Amino acid sequence: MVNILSSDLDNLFYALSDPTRRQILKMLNEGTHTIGELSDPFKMSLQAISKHIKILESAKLLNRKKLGRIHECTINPEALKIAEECIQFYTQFWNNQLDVFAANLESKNKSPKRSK
Amino acid sequence: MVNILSSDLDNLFYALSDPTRRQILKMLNEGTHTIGELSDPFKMSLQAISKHIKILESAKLLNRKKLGRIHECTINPEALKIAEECIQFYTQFWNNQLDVFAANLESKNKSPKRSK
DNA sequence: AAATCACTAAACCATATGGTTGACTATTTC
DNA sequence: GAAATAGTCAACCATATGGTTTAGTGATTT
Repeated sequence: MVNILSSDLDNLFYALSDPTRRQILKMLNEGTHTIGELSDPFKMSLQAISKHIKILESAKLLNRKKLGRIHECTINPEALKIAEECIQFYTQFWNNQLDVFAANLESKNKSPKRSK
Repeated sequence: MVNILSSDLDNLFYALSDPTRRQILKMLNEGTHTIGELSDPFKMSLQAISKHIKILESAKLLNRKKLGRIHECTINPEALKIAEECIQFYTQFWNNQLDVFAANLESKNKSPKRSK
């Protein structure tokens, strides 16, 4: 992990914690969409989706390009990569623990320490 | 991704969206800790940390083992793996898009289509 | 048995969230 | 230029969140 603000991670994971927002990301994976297109599959109002999109945008998971009156939305894989790396930081550490554990077991079996 | 409930992902990402909870996970990476130990570095009350730990527990990021009056907490890397896979699902799709794009470019250069 | 320790439970509070509706702005179409 | 379209903004509401404090439970120590 490079130099990522904790508050960036807050926003990132928070944005990912809502099923509507994850669904929007899924749609964006299949290509660019407008706000209207993104709101179509949902029962809730376009205004509600607009809010979700703003949250994704502020988490930098989504980019918006205004073309006249329509807004073209695309996914930003960079932000996803940051979230992934953050998680890997934890699992990697844990894997190291496993290695240390295994190494300890091995060395104990080979030459058990007696004191200190 | 196997068969993960959307609500599980909600809880997972939500649990990861708080800096206190991520800090707790960091501590657990260095080994088992009790609730008291985990609460020590923070300015907030032990009760507040207890709540955070419950959230991590319900997200299955943390396991608790009661030994007498103390609770030993450990990290559960399985849950982290699920979150990681979920994110990879999005980036992977996006990478495929890149591949398709590159392939299109290539085929266009080699033998430009005229119609259909 | 009394006191202490490690922790949970519950009540409370301010603020944030996820949704609604109605009004507004700017672009496009007729 | 009037109407329709694509979207935002703002006010509002019920509920969730993150913290506090006080009280309670069960294990350990003295």
